[in-house]
Amino acid sequence: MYNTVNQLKEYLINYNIKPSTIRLKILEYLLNNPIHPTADDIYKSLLDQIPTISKTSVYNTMDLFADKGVVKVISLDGKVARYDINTCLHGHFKCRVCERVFDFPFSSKIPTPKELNGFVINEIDINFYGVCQNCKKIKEGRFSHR
Amino acid sequence: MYNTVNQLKEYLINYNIKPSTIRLKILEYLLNNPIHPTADDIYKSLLDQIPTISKTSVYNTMDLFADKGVVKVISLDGKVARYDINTCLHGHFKCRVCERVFDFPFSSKIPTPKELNGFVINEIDINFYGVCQNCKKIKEGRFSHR
DNA sequence: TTTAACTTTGTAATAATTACAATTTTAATT
DNA sequence: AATTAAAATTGTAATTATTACAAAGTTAAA
Repeated sequence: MYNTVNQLKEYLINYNIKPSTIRLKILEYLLNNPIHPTADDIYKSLLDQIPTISKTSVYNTMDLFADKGVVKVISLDGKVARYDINTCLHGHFKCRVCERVFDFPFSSKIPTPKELNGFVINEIDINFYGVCQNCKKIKEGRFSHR
Repeated sequence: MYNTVNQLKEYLINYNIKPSTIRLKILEYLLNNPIHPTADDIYKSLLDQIPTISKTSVYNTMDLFADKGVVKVISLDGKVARYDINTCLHGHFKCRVCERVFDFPFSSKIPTPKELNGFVINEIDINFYGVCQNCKKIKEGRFSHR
């Protein structure tokens, strides 16, 4: 847990971002809630602590964070943008039942397909969709007593 | 090229879809323009031939096509939905300069990460982002004379 | 303590998509 | 061919995420 303000400040400074109240609060939220939140999730969660916060500020901050590399923007199913504080290469699994997003690692030595020879690859997104273990169990349970 | 109406009709019937004028025209467009078009692309392209076509009809048709498996819905960069008539497993590369989308194959024997043991995987999206060969060349040319 | 730069906010605009009712078309049945 | 029910198509309005932008507030340096 990153609880001290100084730790959070340093985190931002390392990314060349001036620490402001909102930025620190959003960063704290992201670090303590690595659930790939949407802008709306972040906005709603901070409303208690910062009653004057606006959604535009959340978007501004997230754009800045994305530009500076603090977060990676992910989009699953083409829906709302989600923000991932874990910017290392990893895959995402989205459960189509509970809508939760899970991380999983994958070998970073993906061979470049020869079809992309001469292309510059800046970013790789690997997204799986299906039913998570938990929802699968619940579903099975629902019908097992027939 | 799938030009005969009968070929197109059969194509839809194989997917359990009643062939209507719009559906045939959209299918024809998709088959002859495998450029991962958006709903708007489709709409604009058919306006000449079917001046009464509505965007809602395009969305309806594409939803039906997606449900029945005629197309796969892809979304790159979390932007507009695009429709891919090639439903076999393959990856997408989106050029951040010209915005074009390229296909590439990848080994279908992706090992399931152990983190997803017990999960049901229904769908896999592999998306790369960067600069395509063509745009790279253009960019290099622009500065090479300095 | 003034000033300039930056941050935050609020409102309005945009764009993709969906909801839904009304109309049109199609196909089956008399 | 006329009737009718089902299906397809259309148009309009609503919704939602996001962006644009100007106004207000804050911060930090001079």
